[in-house]
Amino acid sequence: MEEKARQIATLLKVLANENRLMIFCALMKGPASVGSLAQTVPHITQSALSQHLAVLKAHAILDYTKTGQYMVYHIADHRVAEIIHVLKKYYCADSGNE
Amino acid sequence: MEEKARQIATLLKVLANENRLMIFCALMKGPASVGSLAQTVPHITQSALSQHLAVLKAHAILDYTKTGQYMVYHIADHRVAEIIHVLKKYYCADSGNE
DNA sequence: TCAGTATATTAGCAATTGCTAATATGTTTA
DNA sequence: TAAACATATTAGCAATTGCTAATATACTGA
Repeated sequence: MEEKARQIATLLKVLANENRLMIFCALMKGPASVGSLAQTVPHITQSALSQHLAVLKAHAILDYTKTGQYMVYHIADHRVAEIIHVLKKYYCADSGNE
Repeated sequence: MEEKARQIATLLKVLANENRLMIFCALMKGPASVGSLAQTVPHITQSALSQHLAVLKAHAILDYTKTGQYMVYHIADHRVAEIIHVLKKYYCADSGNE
């Protein structure tokens, strides 16, 4: 039980960041390049975005395919998508995309 | 959307701690005094436990009733219980209470 | 091959977290 | 009322996090 708690806490630590949440939510609508994510996530620098993507990738939550000079990221762990879905259900007023 | 992300990130930060997760999971089986939680959560000091309970209470995730010299904590936000339930479903081998 | 674009990486810093040790507060019982 | 118990609070520290600024790497088209 201790080990499971540690594992889940590790996952939650990765998700417990405003910018990473917005990145992940953006990708729930479909794969996207870093550049397009930069326009979706408000007020984020190129460096910060790249670092967040690296963290999510390191935890196998995201993955990417490289096409030309673009890195197209997509969701790799659909359990996380389900968890975010539940969170949105409970904590976002269920009226569209605010 | 930014505001909602901030709000959810704040919640996840509270949950993203091994000891707080174990405290919360223990309380999913029913209310418990601080002393009994101290025996359930492995290797936790009295002070650390009390501080974790204060954090969970401050975020209205837990609440307590004081009976005599005992503080009996219980879950106050059942949305969180549902989220933990989903996490357990996905990340704990579904074979009992490990 | 050079300039421009897209992305990653690194160093370093300020803020936050989680702990321990010590102490305080409130309750019970003898 | 004193001692013991149950819990909270505080200070202070080490570790972690998230950022910016700078730089590096890799691809593209002229």
